[in-house]
Amino acid sequence: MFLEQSGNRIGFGEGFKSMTINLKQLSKLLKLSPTTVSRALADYPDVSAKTRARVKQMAIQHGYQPNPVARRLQKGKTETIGIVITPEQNYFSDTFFIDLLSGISNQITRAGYELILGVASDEEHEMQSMRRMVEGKRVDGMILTLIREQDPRVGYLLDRDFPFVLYGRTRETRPYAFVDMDGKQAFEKACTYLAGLGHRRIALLNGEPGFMFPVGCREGYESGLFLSGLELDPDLIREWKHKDPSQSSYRWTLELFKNDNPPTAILFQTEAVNGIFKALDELNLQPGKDVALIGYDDLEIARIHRPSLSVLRPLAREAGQRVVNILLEVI
Amino acid sequence: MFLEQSGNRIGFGEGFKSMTINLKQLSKLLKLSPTTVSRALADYPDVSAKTRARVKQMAIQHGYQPNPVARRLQKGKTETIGIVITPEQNYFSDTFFIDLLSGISNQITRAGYELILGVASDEEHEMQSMRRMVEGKRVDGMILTLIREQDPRVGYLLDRDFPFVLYGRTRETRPYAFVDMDGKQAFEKACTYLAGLGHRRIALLNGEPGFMFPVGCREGYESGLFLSGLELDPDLIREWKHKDPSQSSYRWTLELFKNDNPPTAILFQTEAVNGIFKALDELNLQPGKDVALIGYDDLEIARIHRPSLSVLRPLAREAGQRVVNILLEVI
DNA sequence: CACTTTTCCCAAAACGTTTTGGAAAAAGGA
DNA sequence: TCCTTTTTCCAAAACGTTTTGGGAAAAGTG
Repeated sequence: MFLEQSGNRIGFGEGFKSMTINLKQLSKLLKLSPTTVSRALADYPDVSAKTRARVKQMAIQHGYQPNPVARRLQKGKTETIGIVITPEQNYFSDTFFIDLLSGISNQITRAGYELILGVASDEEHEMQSMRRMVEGKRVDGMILTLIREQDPRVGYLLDRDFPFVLYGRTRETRPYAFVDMDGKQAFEKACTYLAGLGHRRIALLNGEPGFMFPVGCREGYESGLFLSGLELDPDLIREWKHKDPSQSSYRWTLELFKNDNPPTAILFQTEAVNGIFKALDELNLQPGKDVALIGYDDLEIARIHRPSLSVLRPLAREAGQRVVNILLEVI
Repeated sequence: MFLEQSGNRIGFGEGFKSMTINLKQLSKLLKLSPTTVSRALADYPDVSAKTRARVKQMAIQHGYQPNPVARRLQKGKTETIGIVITPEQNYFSDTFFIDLLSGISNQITRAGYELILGVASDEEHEMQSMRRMVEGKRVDGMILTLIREQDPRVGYLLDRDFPFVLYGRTRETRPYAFVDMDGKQAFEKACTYLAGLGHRRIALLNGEPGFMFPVGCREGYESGLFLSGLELDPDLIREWKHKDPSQSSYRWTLELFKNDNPPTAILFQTEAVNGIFKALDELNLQPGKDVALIGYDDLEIARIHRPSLSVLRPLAREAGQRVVNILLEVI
């Protein structure tokens, strides 16, 4: 199954050791005290412009970089941020999450911080991994994603006054920092847009509540209907299951069209896309023609195979950056 | 687009400060020296069983955990491993990569290490992110994925004798540590299996060389043909482009069936699955019936929508664990 | 010139561990 | 009893920074 090799490494003995320079060594080279060198590099005003220049030049020349571990110890900060992800969800089924992660990572690097990652297979390990980071003093702050409506992680962090930011929202009365996609606005917009095209039967294939996002989507949907003077028909709202979005959305789509007065348009989130298309295919309905479709998320699949699908693209990278900015602000 | 809140946090003033205990404080509590406490916790033989027990009990009671930053400084190790991933590739288009990451993360945690993550948008940033980790003394070792046939990262790390492991392989004469999927064995097996079913025209829709994996796949394919007494027909081998696997595999599949003597089976990797199915659909060929299909990788999509597809499932999590074990060995 | 202020530098302490090199106390052996 | 060995502990140094609290020299000021 695997090929592997642990690589018989050839030692270089000594002589290759100190590729890397020390503050003390650098200061000796400059005939200055470590203090002055440190302060010169940090642009303190109490070191003359001349020596500051000399120090910086020498630092560059020798490729000096302060040892982050030592700095962290002295500063009492880890300069590190933690995130725990879980494969359980199809977070990785499209490019959205990796883009979010990309935005987070880049912004963190820009701030001179580090991002440490945990992968947890279920809720319990999720909590466990987070506690290790928090209680083990391994991070200055946490980023939480895939927030549930009732989420013990948030209470845990609030209780010990530990800095964190949510990507998403939860039910919690105390104030906390978050960034969230405005699902309400997006679905409201999509809904009025469809109504503007003349659609009168607009269905919503929503995620189950339990996460907050679908709640907003539904609000937007209802508000969109209202703004367009359409009535809400409960028969046009269905919820796919988190356990198996494809299957459940497939079945619900079939169901929707058993209706005497079937929908002419469907609003949904990413996860349902495959199920919907499969169902429409079976029903011999042409997406984009017989039924208008608007999905939420940046689907790679959509771009290639589903030209008939409109997508609302969240700005994943930007969201990631905002998450980090807010967290740093909190810290 | 976004909703956000930076969370007006309520300060607790003082009094909430020291949730966390120190080695010195703990030793004071025990009326022992920090030395002894440290050694007791580390199970040194020169501390009596009785005091060791006493120390451990008190440590647990007060939830003492040694500050990792201080430990790292003293030990001269970061206890941290770095990985740089890139969204450019469809690494995240199925569950494989997240499973790999999961295996890596868990094994790293088990070893008491940390995993720090970089996300790079292209090769240049990939290198840059890695250099930051290596030259900034932020990690003890690197894990590299998505290895190219010519990969500057490997030379870079070998040159400075820095510990690393590849998930994949590259062209490099010096020895290095790696874990790789045995594409050769998999494709050989798949090929002889198909031949055993009576197939005589077996096509290979391979990745372009440039990465090592397709090279092994091709070897396995050729060897499988040979073992089954079949002749190699260059017309049955096509390569999809990394830039756009779906499109290129779609076109090549159509091409394959323009052949006077079209294939009755196709071997391929994950990335080509959508293109192939689209093409077969257009040609009105039924997958699994008119054409046998064997793909390599653990496709979520395959499980749900493509019952007609056989898949060779790599053990992603286990691979991740092996990667870490080997790296730790190297370190 | 005598005084104050500003400029420029540095020694020492601190961050929280682990490791080194003993030393005191207890136990064993004659 | 006296000497040796073993057991059990600890003070001090070290890891590489940054911060604190000056202090000496240079520059202003009267």
